[in-house]
Amino acid sequence: MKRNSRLSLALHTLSHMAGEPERVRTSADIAAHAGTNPVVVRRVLGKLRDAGLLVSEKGHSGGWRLAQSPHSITLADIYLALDESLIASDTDDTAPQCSLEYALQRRVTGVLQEIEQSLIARLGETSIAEVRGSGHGHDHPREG
Amino acid sequence: MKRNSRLSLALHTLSHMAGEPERVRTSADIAAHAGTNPVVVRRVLGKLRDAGLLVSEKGHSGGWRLAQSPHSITLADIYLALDESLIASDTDDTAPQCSLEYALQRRVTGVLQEIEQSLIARLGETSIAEVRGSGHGHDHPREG
DNA sequence: GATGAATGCAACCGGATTTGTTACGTATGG
DNA sequence: CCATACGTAACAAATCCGGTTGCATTCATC
Repeated sequence: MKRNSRLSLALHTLSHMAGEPERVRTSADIAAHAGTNPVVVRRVLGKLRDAGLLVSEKGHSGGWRLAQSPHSITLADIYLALDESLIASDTDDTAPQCSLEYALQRRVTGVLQEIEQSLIARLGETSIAEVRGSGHGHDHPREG
Repeated sequence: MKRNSRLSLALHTLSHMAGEPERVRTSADIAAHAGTNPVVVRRVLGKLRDAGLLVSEKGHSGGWRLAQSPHSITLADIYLALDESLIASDTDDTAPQCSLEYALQRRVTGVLQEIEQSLIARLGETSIAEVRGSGHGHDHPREG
């Protein structure tokens, strides 16, 4: 595995859970399916739980379960829950001397943020139910 | 600086060069403007040169210059030149046992690749001339 | 031709990030 | 009571990344 394994793991797991939304799965079970460690699973899924996408129950016969309908959970929800800004990185800490340079830097930052917003909007067009299902989802027939 | 400083550096530098496309700049000069090291600049800009976006000239009075019109260089060109897949990461090296699991994994990979393609398409809508100029560029007036 | 200035490139260092792992606390149901 | 499963902290190994140094190469200029 390389980078972005968190996003991949989260998407994979949620898509899997979309098949049987009622079923409760343990982190050990999920980890075995994903080929990783239960603690890693709990780390990633914990963020999804904090975002309201999952529900975790402790104790005997506990585990993880979808907190929403698979149709209402989009890739944007996952992306925002994991809180990784892939495009826009820093809000600039080193202020350049020249004001023109500063203006350009702000513009670059703004463009990058717009790109990130476009990415999030695109991610919002696909639900985990669509990932699990047949279509890839972004050609959603709105008003046909 | 954090992640994506390469993309940020490349975008910043090219947008800056879009102002005076004829002017030849040294990596030391660019590094001073970007607040980094000349070697780092050469590393990043070298990829842009390999992609045909820049021209570098060695020797006395050498340096870097745009190889194309600022209007023809888009953010997608930069992104592809740097060769960092932000979304889709690995093409799966651990094959799962269950075939259903395998099918799901392939589907997740496919969705991620589609998302990446959408990102690239979005990046292709903005040129470095537009970044340097006033507008943020993605609301390009096509017909009307 | 000698010299200075610039890129090209390889090697290395230190810090940050990420994943994997162990260990322990806590809650919960049987 | 106790087995089970989450929650979390701590640590290790690997990777990545920016920064730095050094040296070879190329080219304009003297």
